[in-house]
Amino acid sequence: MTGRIPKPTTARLCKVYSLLDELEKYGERSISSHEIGKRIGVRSHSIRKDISYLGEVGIVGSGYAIEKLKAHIGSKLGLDLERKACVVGLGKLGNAIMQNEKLFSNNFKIVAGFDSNINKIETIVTDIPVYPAHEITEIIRRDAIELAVITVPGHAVQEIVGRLIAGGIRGIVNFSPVSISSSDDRVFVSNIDIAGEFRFLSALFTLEQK
Amino acid sequence: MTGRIPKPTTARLCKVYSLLDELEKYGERSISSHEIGKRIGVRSHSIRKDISYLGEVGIVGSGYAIEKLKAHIGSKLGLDLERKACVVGLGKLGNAIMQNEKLFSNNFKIVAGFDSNINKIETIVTDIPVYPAHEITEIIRRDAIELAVITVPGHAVQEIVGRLIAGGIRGIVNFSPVSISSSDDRVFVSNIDIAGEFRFLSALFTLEQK
DNA sequence: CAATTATAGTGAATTATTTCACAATAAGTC
DNA sequence: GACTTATTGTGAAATAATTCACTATAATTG
Repeated sequence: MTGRIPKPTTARLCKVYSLLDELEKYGERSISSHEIGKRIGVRSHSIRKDISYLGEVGIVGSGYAIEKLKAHIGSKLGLDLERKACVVGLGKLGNAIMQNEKLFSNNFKIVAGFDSNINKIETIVTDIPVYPAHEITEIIRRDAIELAVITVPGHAVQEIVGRLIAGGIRGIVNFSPVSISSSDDRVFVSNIDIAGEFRFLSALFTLEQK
Repeated sequence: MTGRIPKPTTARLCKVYSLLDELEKYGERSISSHEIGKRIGVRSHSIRKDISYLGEVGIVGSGYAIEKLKAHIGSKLGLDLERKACVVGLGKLGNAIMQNEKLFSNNFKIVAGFDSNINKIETIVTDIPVYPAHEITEIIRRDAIELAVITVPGHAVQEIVGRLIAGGIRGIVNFSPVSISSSDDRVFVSNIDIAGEFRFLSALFTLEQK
């Protein structure tokens, strides 16, 4: 089966991809829908349905070949390319994120850091080139950077987003406390906010929602 | 209208709560469903429907009183209490998170840090008490800590989660690259994974899903 | 090699969620 | 104070997503 892929399916398939990436490292060769479901916390029906949106790829009675399934999901969803990314806001948090390669798997490469404080830029010790914030648009365009992590204070977010979009960014992960939504159809945003996550978890256990 | 609250509604109401919290700081007094929707990126219909699950609270023709709506959402979803939280794994990322109060709004208070490396614990300069990881269960229980942020390496996650649950934790925000799902019905987990977010954003712009 | 077990794929049924349309009411305007 | 505009709340309709039930096929077992 093929056709429009529901968004929740896209989200789950990304998780499946991450799982397969992990399993491959441990030398695993094949896996069933049941096992995938157990690992990412959903029923096996959903997994099979999700995968079926991409066409047939499994072996009835036998499961999925990990390498093949990963390649399949990767090519359909565009996850098989190495993409360039940057970090904007080099306080403690931004710095920790920028310099922690493990956070980015090996699909994403941090090729730039930005901060509005020139002095801070000079004191940062890293192999990754760092630039003043006013050069964001120029560098994003020059280096064809597709993704950004933002860790700037709330009041600075809007302007930074404007510069990123002007440079042609495609995706933004926003860690600042002010949530943003994209005005540009080509740009996707994910807001990550620890207080917000804590609130959601608190609400779930308050309501006891499974 | 009242009854079971859909999960997506719970999630949006948490965002609305965050927004109201922010607006209150700037001295705003009232807001319409239309404006709320614009700010958090959904239609006004959804906002009104979501709020209606909590009962009537707005003024027809006039909008919502911010203080009242916030109190209403807060009490229904359990967001109006100050809850205690901890950070497990005090590498650069964990340390940056632990010491960044702004990330936790004023609803959540970090009252402990944990790391398995005793030497590291001794070098950390902070007012927050830090403990060795083997004391997790004991301290969680003693201090009635409800929420945790995990930033430990993938291989250590499972054991840490076991200790947190043994201590009676209610919610976990997991930044490690290995995603976890809770085996205990009373414990809720949110996995945050930057590579995963980047993958999802990449998939969205590859598929051009709005 | 027959019987059993494990498993993918999928149309149909079910359930969940979102969107719509509109009545009712408050505020603002001239 | 009549008229216009802004706004909430909600039942009903529409849409979306999940779950189910079953067929077909591969692997395994005795």
